Amino acid sequence: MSAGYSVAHSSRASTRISLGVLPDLLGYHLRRAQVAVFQNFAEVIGTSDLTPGQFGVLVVIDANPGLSQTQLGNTLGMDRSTVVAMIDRLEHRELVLRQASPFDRRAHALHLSAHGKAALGRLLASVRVHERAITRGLSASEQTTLIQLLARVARAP
Amino acid sequence: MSAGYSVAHSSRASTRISLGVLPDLLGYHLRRAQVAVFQNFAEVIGTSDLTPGQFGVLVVIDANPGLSQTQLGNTLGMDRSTVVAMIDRLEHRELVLRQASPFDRRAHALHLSAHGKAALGRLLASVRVHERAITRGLSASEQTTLIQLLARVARAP
DNA sequence: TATTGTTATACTCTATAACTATA
DNA sequence: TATAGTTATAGAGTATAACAATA
Repeated sequence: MSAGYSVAHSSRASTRISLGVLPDLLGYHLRRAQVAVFQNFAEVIGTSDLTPGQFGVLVVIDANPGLSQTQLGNTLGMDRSTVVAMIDRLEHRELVLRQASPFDRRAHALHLSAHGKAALGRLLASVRVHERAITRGLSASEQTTLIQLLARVARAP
Repeated sequence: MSAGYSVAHSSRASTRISLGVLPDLLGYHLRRAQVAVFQNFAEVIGTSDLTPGQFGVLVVIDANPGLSQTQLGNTLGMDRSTVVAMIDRLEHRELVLRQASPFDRRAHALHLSAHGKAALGRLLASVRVHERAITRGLSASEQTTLIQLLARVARAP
């Protein structure tokens, strides 16, 4: 695999560390970009305030008031049990309400609380700042290209 | 925010669910692509076998035998305590060895075991299959473009 | 029989703070 | 004083399996 020669002959920070095959792999760059974006999200939005995943849940509930947990999970690619934990947290923070579904007595109809709607309004402004930060350095057409290529990767499997 | 009309007037799977503003956000597409790539990795490599993050650790240790945990963390953007947990798992599975550093008695020199090297060899072959799967549908130049754009997003902050 | 939500359980990743042993 | 690794702790995200209520 490797040549077998240790490059770590010193603990100095200046020691060059090789990434091996990683820079050739799309998966690696995806993860690094994801980490950078997540960190910027936390800086702009406030790390303890909300995660990107929770923001996405609020957006989808706002756009589809009354949808069920199963519908939400299918839309965002989350398991049912994951949705339960997710909504539990947002309900404890009084951003989301579980109401009785008028169509199916097994299901919950999800809605944003007034507090949740106000929070989402503030979040959307912050998210726009966040998006500008992570795409600064990319032209408008490069942003479009990147999003389209990512969407094709997400659909691929 | 939303018009306030519920779209979930039925629990039928055919109900159209809106993603709201999400399709306009780079962060959203990044997350969806990441999830798809992670799932394909698990399918090709075997979900319980190794995660993409653990694979990356093996690659970097192989490329830099004897490096310290701190160097590893800096290279892959992980906290020191995260590295401890990561190496604990790989050490329990006898893929990675913690040896005494000849330069610093506080530090551990990380090496792959013989078993770890053999496992990495097999993994690299599977990862090539995985990469072909997630980039199928993209031309060679599109793959290059995507990686370069992601690298710029990762460096941006 | 199948589906919705739930609980119990478990694992990975992540990080902060405080500790120890070294430097 | 500062650094390397560790521990304790915590929380998010993820998932599987089994269950009750309902369809």
